[in-house]
Amino acid sequence: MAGGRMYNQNSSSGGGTSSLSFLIQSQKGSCSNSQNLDASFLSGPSPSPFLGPRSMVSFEDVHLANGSNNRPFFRPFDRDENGDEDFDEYFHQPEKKRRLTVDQVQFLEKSFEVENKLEPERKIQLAKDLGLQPRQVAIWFQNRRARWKTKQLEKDYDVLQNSYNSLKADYDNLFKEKEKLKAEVLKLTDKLQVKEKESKNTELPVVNKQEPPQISEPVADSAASEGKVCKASVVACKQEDISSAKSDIFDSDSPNYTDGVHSSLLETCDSSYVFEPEQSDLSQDEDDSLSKNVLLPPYVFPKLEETEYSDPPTNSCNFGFPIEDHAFWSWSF
DNA sequence: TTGTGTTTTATTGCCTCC
DNA sequence: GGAGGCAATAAAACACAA
Repeated sequence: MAGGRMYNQNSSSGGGTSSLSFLIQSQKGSCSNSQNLDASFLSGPSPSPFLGPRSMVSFEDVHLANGSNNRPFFRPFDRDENGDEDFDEYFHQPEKKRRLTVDQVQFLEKSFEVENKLEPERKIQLAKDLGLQPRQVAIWFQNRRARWKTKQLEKDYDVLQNSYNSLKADYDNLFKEKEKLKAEVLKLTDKLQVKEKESKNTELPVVNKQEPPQISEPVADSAASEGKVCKASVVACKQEDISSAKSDIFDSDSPNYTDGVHSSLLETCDSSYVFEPEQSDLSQDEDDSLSKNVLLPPYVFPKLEETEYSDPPTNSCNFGFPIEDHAFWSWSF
């Protein structure tokens, strides 16, 4: 026994006849439907509403408590059918587990709905009304709470599952959209590179006329040129507010979005702006302009190698979204 | 009828609270 | 230290297919 606790003292095996009090009989009718049950439940505890049609077994304490008017019920056996022999057999065998009647269970359920905890007074009253031991009522409530908890966990699980499914659907949609936009960016990058190659030889003299002679640094090779184009794009995007860039660049409704190509990109990637100024022209101005987030003419952009922005490993030119992309890439379940 | 899975009733041991 | 709650579990009762 746990902690000296003694349970079911009346049901010890062997001749506990004195500890058991059988109220056998059979009362026909009464409380056979839920309406009666409701009325019984709502109308108060006593006298016992349960005058079940079947034979009943009660325990001594219940019997004593109920008196002759209360007819507690248990469902055990039918003496009318089985006769005295069965009765004796039942009477002398160790007490078996007996299920509560439907009416008892319904009454307990109603009570449970009202309050799933059982105060001592309520327990006694319920036991009285149902013709059960208080301990049985307590056990029933305990088991009922366990079942309720299990069901509640299942419900919670379903809610979480739905929430997860919803979030995952959102994530999948966003991921697809991101992939689509990445593909678009790559496509545009290729376009720009081709355009750059074409313009390298043809437009160079014109550009030289516009620029101060000392910064007419020739574009040496295509690889370097491509790098500059991309870097220029990165810087151009850097000049804009991050949030603005995020929502605006790929927004076809945006005023900067023309013909499927963001105008800021086109502007920035224009071949006339690919030339870097001399190192001496950068110095203080570049830091100031960057820190103030002021959009400067591209030809005063700093050397991009010195900036905090770096291309992601998988893409040498992604138009200035490396940081956010990293965040996105790390966003996974 | 029987084997098997599920539900219900009850026990046990541990824990917390007063 | 006792009362009561809870988790884990046993075991009886029940449902049901084969």
